[in-house]
Amino acid sequence: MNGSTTVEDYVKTIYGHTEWQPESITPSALAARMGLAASSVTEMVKKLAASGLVTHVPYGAITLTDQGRALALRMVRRHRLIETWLVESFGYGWDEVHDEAEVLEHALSDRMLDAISRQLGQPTRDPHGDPIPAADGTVRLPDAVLLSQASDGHRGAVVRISDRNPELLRWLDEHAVRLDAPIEVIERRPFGGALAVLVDGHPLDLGSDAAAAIWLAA
Amino acid sequence: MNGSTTVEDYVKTIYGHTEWQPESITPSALAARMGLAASSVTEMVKKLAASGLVTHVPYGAITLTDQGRALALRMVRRHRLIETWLVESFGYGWDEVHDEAEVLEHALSDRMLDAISRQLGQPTRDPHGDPIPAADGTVRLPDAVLLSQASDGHRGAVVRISDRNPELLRWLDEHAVRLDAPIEVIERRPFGGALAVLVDGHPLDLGSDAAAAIWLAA
DNA sequence: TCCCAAATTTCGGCATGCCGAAATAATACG
DNA sequence: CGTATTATTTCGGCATGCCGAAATTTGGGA
Ligand SMILES: [Mn+2]
Ligand SMILES: [Mn+2]
Ligand SMILES: [Mn+2]
Ligand SMILES: [Mn+2]
Repeated sequence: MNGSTTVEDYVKTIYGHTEWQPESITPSALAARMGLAASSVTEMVKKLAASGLVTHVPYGAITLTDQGRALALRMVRRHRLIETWLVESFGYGWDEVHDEAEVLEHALSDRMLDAISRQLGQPTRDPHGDPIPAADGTVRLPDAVLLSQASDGHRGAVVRISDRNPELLRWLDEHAVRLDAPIEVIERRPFGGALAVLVDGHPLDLGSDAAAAIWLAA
Repeated sequence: MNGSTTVEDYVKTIYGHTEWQPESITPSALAARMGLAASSVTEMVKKLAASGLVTHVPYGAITLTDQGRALALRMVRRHRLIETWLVESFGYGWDEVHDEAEVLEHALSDRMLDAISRQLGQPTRDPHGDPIPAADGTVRLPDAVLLSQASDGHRGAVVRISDRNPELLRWLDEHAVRLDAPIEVIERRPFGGALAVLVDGHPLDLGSDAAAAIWLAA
């Protein structure tokens, strides 16, 4: 049926692609994100479609059905709650939680998840600012601008930082770029150069990778 | 190599068979314990032997090697620590922890396990009285007598109760048969009849299944 | 000692997921 | 518009684990 660890990771990855800029994902992009061969993705997508979790016309993009989206949100909730838990209750750094959550999201029972959520006071965002879907599957994305696309002079608190690159997370943390830190865009250097910003009033130069990982309040 | 979830459960089950009455396990007994066909066990045992976790001569019994025993103890430690954690930190009943632990034992990282053990004060026995092996693989089994084999007049505290049957655990709990409760054997009724005991001074009749699940301090 | 029942192993098969190579479809561009 | 590149799918294969049926081994009783 549905619900294997593998299926859970597929729908979660598909959802993740559309969360911040909604456009359905292609098989090759999905394969790249999951670190799998394209042929593996083709086959699994066929099964996901057969069990009603995605729609997919051959050679076309992949889109979650309502059912698929519901499963994805369930997994995203699990993942982010667990990340939060690891930071709050086990002293993990925000750069250390992802891999552990990737495993535990498939293993904890609903009962434990509920207990954890309660113990943490029903948090609504994870250590990286990602919104934690409610148990009923509702999510509210903060109004956010990607720092790399913010205009000069834009001011706003950091509302989200991509958790994709742990090294970047460590570097940002060392330079006081954390959730809720106020940032002002000073100057955008041309030709893909650094972005000059003020973090909490202190000047900092951010490379394009860093700037593409940070969202500011709109 | 070694270390898949499946392999972990096999060595744990083999170890479990020998913990309280050391005699190596036969393929059919192992199959029965694991709920698998005998043919499946034959094949897996061959792989376990090939990777040095058990010794096995064809048509003979199965014995853990030192390496297999080390892995088993690692898993048993995980299982029992997790059961303890579920009771202490998540309000589970002692009859509710086994299945959840059976999954989590394969999923939690060593780092989390260490943190949990520290949070619980490095416990040395689980909710059923089973000893929790230390991180270095040492275990100390309490001196215990199976209640069904204790002689009339024997007195001793409950040091262990088998966690195999959750219904039995609930029944025992309702009748105040808990860890450390003092028990005195009054009378052994003949022909496999009930065993009359005093629990904390109160009379109670135990059937043979119950009596075979309870260990008293020797 | 011989034979039989029970235990064990072997064998072919199935399910899940993955891969690389080959085939095919879509698209881009000259 | 035709072709060349790129994306996608198909196909055969592999690894892990499981099963039932058939074959084999063992140990006990006659
Ligand atoms: Mn995962
Ligand atoms: Mn996160
Ligand atoms: Mn248990
Ligand atoms: Mn298990």
